[in-house]
Amino acid sequence: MSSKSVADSSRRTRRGVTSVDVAAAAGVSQATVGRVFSSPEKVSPATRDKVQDTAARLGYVPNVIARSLKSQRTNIIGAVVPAFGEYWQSVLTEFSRQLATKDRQLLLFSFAEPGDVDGVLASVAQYRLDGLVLASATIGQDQLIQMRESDRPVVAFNHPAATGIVPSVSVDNEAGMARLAMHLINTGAREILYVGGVSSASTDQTRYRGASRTLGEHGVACTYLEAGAFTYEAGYKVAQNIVERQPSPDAVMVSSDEVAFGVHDGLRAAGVQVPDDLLLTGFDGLSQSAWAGFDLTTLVQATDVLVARAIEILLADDRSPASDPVSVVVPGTIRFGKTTVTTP
Amino acid sequence: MSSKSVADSSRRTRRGVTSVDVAAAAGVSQATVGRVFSSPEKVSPATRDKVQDTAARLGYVPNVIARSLKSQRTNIIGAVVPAFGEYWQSVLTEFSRQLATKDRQLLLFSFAEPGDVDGVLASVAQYRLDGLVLASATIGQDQLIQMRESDRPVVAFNHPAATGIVPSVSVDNEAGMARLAMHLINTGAREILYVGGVSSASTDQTRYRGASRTLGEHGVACTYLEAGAFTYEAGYKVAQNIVERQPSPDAVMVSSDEVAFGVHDGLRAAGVQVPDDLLLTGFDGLSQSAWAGFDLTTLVQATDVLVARAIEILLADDRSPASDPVSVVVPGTIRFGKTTVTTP
DNA sequence: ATGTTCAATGACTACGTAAGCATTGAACCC
DNA sequence: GGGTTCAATGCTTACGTAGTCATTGAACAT
Repeated sequence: MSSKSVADSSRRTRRGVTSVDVAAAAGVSQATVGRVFSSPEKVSPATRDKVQDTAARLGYVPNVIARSLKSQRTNIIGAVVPAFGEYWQSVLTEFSRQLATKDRQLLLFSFAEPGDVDGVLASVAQYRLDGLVLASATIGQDQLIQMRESDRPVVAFNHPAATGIVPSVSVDNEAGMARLAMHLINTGAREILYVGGVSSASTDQTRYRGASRTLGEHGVACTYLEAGAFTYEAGYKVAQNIVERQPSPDAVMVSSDEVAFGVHDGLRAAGVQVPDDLLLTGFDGLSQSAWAGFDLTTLVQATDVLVARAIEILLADDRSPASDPVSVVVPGTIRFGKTTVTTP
Repeated sequence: MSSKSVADSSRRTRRGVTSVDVAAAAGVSQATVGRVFSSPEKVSPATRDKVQDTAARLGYVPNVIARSLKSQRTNIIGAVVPAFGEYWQSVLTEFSRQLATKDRQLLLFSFAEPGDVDGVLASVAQYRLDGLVLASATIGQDQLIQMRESDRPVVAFNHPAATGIVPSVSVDNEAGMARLAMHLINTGAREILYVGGVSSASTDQTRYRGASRTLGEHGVACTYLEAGAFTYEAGYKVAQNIVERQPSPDAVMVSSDEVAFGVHDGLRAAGVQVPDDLLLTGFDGLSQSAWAGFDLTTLVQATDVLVARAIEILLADDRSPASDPVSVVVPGTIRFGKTTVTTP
């Protein structure tokens, strides 16, 4: 009358072989099975082998959910990232790649509209993540402050306005744009236009400050023009505006590569030659900026370094709320392309 | 002698307010607190308000980990995706965006080398995910079979070789490439070269078949050339090879847009004019393919539709192992750019 | 031989929630 | 008015693991 052991084991295989099952089959306690998988050095080689064999035979896989509940650690890092944009996609990819080498996974929380961030953060809170990356330059001060209160490690990625509120990692936006500005001045540009993406983004503000301050110090004015989005299309459209401008500018500095690509193509469509009629610079150093079609002069962010530093901060787990939040600033590198000239 | 309630509550706020804490503070049972958050209609409005107020005051946030352990559902979908490539980044973004609207999150498992897939899948198994997307055309048959045995919903995304083994969603790779081939024939191309990315990718094989079959039916030969990777650089490099080829081709069909971009720029660098000297087609319909600099003739995948269908399959939860796995094929659309001509 | 030490293992419980079942009490029916 | 019904709520347990503590027994020292 007893159910066939074969049927039973197949049912077991079908869903949820637990450490208890393995323990029973191997003739040891559940605790020992657990040890084999979490701290094998505490188990004698003989038992270890026996348990591992049994586990493999039954198809046992440790349940991370249960482990997380018990240990209060998930081994998962969350990332709050805008749903669009080449730059964020590349950052995300880099995070995922680097975390994988540290046996951490990346849980994605993307949002399409800045207004969605509140909802996303509420959702984030439910997961007891080991850390959280805030990768958006439009997250508000109040939301950052709220995040600081959380007991989980947080790091703001390339969000200058977050400095001092939560730990942050950024490229040196201001200095980078300042150096691009110097480059333009050195090559003789005197009428310079700045094209921003979204003026509320803190990166946009900081980069513009880098440009306008440096240009101002050299007596060059720098008008700010907002594309309205960090997209190719926005850049393409704003190019028309640039062409019609009087006095016509010598150079256009763009807040981001993706927008700069659009400006580049939009200018060409309008018959403006880069760099003959107009110099053009970008920012970010996206892989496409090096493509022959653009070969854009831009500030290259060492994304891998930025990401590595961000991960360090998250995993350091320095739960020392007393000290000021760390703020890492990584310098960028100018890559000189053919959208500017090197000899004045 | 009792500890100050203030101190106690602050400690509570610091880490881990549970439904039990809320229950005690609100003077109800833990079960009622749980109901307020999972099935509020089962609780009287008065109690509901009381509990919600108390929860807000204490800063209670339901613990998804515990919920998952109990309910056996995580609300998380896993995605196994190559770490590199514009195409996969865009697919990933689309998944994340669509899942967010369904209150699901995306857990990323990226891998850099095809050989890493085994390790990744082992890691995946530990999470009791509600579903898994296999988004890579290089996952092997044995691994797919292994996944089929899993009790969790799985869907292969754009991996033709997975058809019949696990549920899958693909663009119509073969028909799409066939139509591009017809387009080239119609415009008079007679010496056609096919540039693949990685020949072991099942999309690569299927697309090549679409091209070679159609061309063959019209008496046109189609040599296969492997770029070696699905990257811009690989395409750029292979362009040199194309240029030196004898007899020199009229047209080049490329397996993917990203490689096509490289071929495009590589050809231009070598002094070959597209489309005057040579016609060029891509595949995927990446957003960059529409950029003015390329304006590539390509097959546009309706990524949003593909992703939507994949999510449907995952969430349908048709645990009917008897029937054959579904296989959805979504047609693509040719976008005619300036890398080919429309009048023969 | 007896005590000491320590590696190996087992028993037990907590992690935070949800679902099943039991209980209460008010509204309702004849 | 006593029985029936049902909404509202409480009690209890299970989810699968890991850490704490207790127990065992072998190796070793005295």
